[in-house]
Amino acid sequence: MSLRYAILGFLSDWEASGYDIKKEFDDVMSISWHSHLSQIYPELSKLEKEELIQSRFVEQEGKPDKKIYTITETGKRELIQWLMTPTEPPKIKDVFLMQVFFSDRISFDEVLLKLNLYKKERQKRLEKMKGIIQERFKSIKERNVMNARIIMASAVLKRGLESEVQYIKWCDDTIQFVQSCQSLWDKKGNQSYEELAAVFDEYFKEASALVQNEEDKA
Amino acid sequence: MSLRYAILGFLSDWEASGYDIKKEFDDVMSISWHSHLSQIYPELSKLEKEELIQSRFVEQEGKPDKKIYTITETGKRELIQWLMTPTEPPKIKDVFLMQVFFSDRISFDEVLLKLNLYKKERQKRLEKMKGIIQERFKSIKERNVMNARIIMASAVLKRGLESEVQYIKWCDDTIQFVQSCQSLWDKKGNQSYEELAAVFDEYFKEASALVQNEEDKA
DNA sequence: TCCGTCATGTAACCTGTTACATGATTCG
DNA sequence: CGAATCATGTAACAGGTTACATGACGGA
Repeated sequence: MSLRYAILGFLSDWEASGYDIKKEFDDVMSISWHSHLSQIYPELSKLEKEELIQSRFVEQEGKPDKKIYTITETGKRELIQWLMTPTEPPKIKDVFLMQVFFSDRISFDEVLLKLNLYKKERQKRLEKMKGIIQERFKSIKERNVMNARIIMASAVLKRGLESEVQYIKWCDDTIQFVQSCQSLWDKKGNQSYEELAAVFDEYFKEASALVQNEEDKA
Repeated sequence: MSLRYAILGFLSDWEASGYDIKKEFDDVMSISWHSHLSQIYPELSKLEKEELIQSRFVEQEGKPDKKIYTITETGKRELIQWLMTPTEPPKIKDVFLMQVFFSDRISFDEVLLKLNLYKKERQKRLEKMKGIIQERFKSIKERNVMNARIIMASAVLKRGLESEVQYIKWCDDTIQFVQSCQSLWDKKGNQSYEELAAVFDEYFKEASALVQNEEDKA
């Protein structure tokens, strides 16, 4: 149900082909949404049938012809309607976190390897994101324009940037934490809580402070 | 493909019925995974057919009978195999962020309302999460046990806690940011970048510092 | 010559959600 | 007396991924 609004939202600002929309999904929009061409094309047809968008063919030289879509007044109304309906936070599905959850079943070295590898993947994505953001900012400064869309897009970009940085920080902290708990993998079976209480407290220190800050404000 | 491993992972530590698994998905596991009963039951049947798990009926008094599942050796091997395969960060799908992205189409007041409402939803979830974590910790301290599973589950819980707190903080910062940019909704159309450069820099100050820290370490 | 980009689509498959169906017990 | 909890499932539908199909152009 959200893909249609991603398309309508995008077309509320620029006219575009399915291929163009896909590129945007892989670029700036990638922080909030993505989709495959095989899903975008049928959705565009559906939206046109419902008269929320219109299309026209554009012939090109040296390139295949393209089908350019524009949003209709009905489409704009539908988009605004949706923008004003509240959203609930999405239920989490994080495969990596799930693997971490069950990582008592694999060796100590394997766990550390896993955390380090994933951290690298996140760093790669952070780099890509930084590239996207820098390009955007450069273009804004060069054209010296500012409008509400740029503001809101920037807010989304900031969120994307932060969440990558913070996930990486969690990886670092957790690598440290696991390293302090090696004994639990060596001698299989249980130890007492007290033996590791200090390590535990250290790991949760920052999180507790964050929660406390949150409570002080309220 | 991940649901099966969520089930295997859970059964690698405790035997349980489909109903029990669902409860865990709604509780501690909710930070990394969730599922509906209508998906869990067929998956359990499939896993049993593949001989990764086994079942037995348990009659209960005053309650319906239940079907208790236990993991097999083949199941354990399959789980470990999966735990050792690397995961890529999931592609983002955040409906709320998408709505924020297109919020130049709705009024200034509507945007602020939206951000505040969503912040409240996130706060609700944070409260629920804090409840889960506190209960867990109480039980750990009381039983005075510590093992690798507890360590890894704690790492996941920490991640869940942090990401909620940080999302809430982003809401706060963004509410402030948008408030400083009201003029962009009042006089429709474009302004120059320079007029709002200071506001922009302020909003991104912290994020830039985070990125810088990240780079200093590397 | 082969790969990447531009450009549009269909088909099969897998995953996930909502609705339906049943039925006992316990708590407010 | 009705709602929530315990307990297990099926069916229909919606959403998303992978594979397949076609074809021109430009650069390595």
